[in-house]
Amino acid sequence: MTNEEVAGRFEQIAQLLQIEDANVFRVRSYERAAESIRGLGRELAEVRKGEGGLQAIPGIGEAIALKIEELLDTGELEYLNELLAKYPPGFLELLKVPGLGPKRAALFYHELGISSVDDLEEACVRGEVRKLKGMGEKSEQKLLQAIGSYWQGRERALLGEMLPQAESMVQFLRDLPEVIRADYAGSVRRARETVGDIDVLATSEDPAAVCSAFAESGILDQVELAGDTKVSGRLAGGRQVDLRVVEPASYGAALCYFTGSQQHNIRLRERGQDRGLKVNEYGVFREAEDEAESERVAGETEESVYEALGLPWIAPELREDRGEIQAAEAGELPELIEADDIRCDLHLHTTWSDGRASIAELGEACRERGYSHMGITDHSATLYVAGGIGADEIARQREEIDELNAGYADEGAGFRALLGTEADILPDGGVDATDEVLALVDFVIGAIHQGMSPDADRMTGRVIAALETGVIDIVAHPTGRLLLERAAHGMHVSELVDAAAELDVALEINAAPDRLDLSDAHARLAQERGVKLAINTDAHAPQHLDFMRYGVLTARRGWISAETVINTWPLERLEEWLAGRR
DNA sequence: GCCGTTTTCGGCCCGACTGTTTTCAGTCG
Repeated sequence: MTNEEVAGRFEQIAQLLQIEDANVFRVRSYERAAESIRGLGRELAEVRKGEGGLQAIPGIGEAIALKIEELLDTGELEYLNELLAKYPPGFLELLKVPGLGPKRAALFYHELGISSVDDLEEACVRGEVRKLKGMGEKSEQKLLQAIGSYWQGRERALLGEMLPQAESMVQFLRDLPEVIRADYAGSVRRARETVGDIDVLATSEDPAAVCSAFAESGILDQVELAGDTKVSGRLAGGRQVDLRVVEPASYGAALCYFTGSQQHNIRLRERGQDRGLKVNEYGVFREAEDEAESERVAGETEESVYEALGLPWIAPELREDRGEIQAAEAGELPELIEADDIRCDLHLHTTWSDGRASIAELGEACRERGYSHMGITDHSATLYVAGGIGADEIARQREEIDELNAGYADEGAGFRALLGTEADILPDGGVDATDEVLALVDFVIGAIHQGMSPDADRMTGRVIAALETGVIDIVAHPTGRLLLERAAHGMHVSELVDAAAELDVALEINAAPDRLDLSDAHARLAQERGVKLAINTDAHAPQHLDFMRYGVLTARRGWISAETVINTWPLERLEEWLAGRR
């Protein structure tokens, strides 16, 4: 059972407990445990065997540890089964309707026998819902609208789709004369791999003017609420957007608050409490006996908020309650990699296989992005569906690249192309690269495209066998996941990481927005164990080079520093490392 | 259910909005 699956079970328990009106702190414990497991990086089975066992994980105590063990051993959890048995299958689906929470879901079930979104829609249309206590005609209409957005689509969207939209909203706001500052917040700012909605924040002396300009801009397909300090609505496609405008003295506190994560905010507020300070979205306040005399000690900037709590500013990508506050307190926050640190992209496809641009065109595109080198890696021969190429064609590529490099040298471009190959890791653990090919290329990326299986033991063994041939320098998209589409194929990432550490192989953070593979948590584990990382876009066209930012953001979420990432090294150092591996 | 340089028991973040209320419950972030 994967960590993700275990986390999902605990989330279900949290939801069911809420429906049963259990103690809110008990609910929070399960939610926190789920988050903690998601951010773990290592498999639970491994942690269980390690020092301190499962209870070494923050937020996991005796009771939840026992439940994890039961899940790992049997694949089932009696406690959850009992909770689930009280409701019809699919009942929890109701909680995905925006604005509908556990209390009302329980009410609808007990009073009207509603057990699915379909049931609920029908009951609303028939006017049965308005008869319930605490409900009225208006809430019924609102529910119908909410069910509409539920049907409209997926719960979450890729960061790669949402970040550019958030940026253009912020640009629109910054261009307004009334706006002093504007930023996007929420999970977009924390750069989570998928996001549910977009939060935007601005500060102005005339908030109402900002709100009405935004509401009327046409950015939103549908405006649901347009007040003097808040606008919310939906993009075409149904994605929720919220704008809030606050006064300048509160801007930093509001940015912090709206950026989250919720768990991070809770930690900050607890920390404030310990110091006699109250933290909210308006600022940090010294608590006084008389409410009116409480004094604002911080709030204009995020830095001031953290400083008031005795902490340095913490990068948004780290704000997940994964130990960042303890690290900040100890002065041990990592120096995170930045976009400007990247000097090359080492996973690029051209028209030689399934890419849409020539080697020269990609070279131009890389130079435009300020890179000093690039690595061309077309698919290997056995991947015929993607136009894979063998030794003959790679030899011609070699000539093309040598010629290109001669040209770069002549014009003093300070740029060079390397030739690699994306060699398939075959079902038997072999690598699809002949000696002839190896003599032609500068480096090898190993990747699985065929024979994917959920069998983690087999898949892990296969990749490690491939690494032991000594041929592979970088492992591409190690788990094979496609976000919102396909789960990872089987892979014990922790074992792969250990093998990569021992054999000095780099693991890739594939920067394609639907991959981000390794994930943030896995990348963090790899760095902790001394493994080098590569951040590559896997570009099949020049504009895909811009995916690099998502790879860098994912790395930052994994606490990665520039030193760990081979794409930040000067070409000479990269070549030295590659030569050392031959 | 978790957690502890004041505690192994008694705490546990904070506020806004909405729709239904005569003072509040539910939901959200």
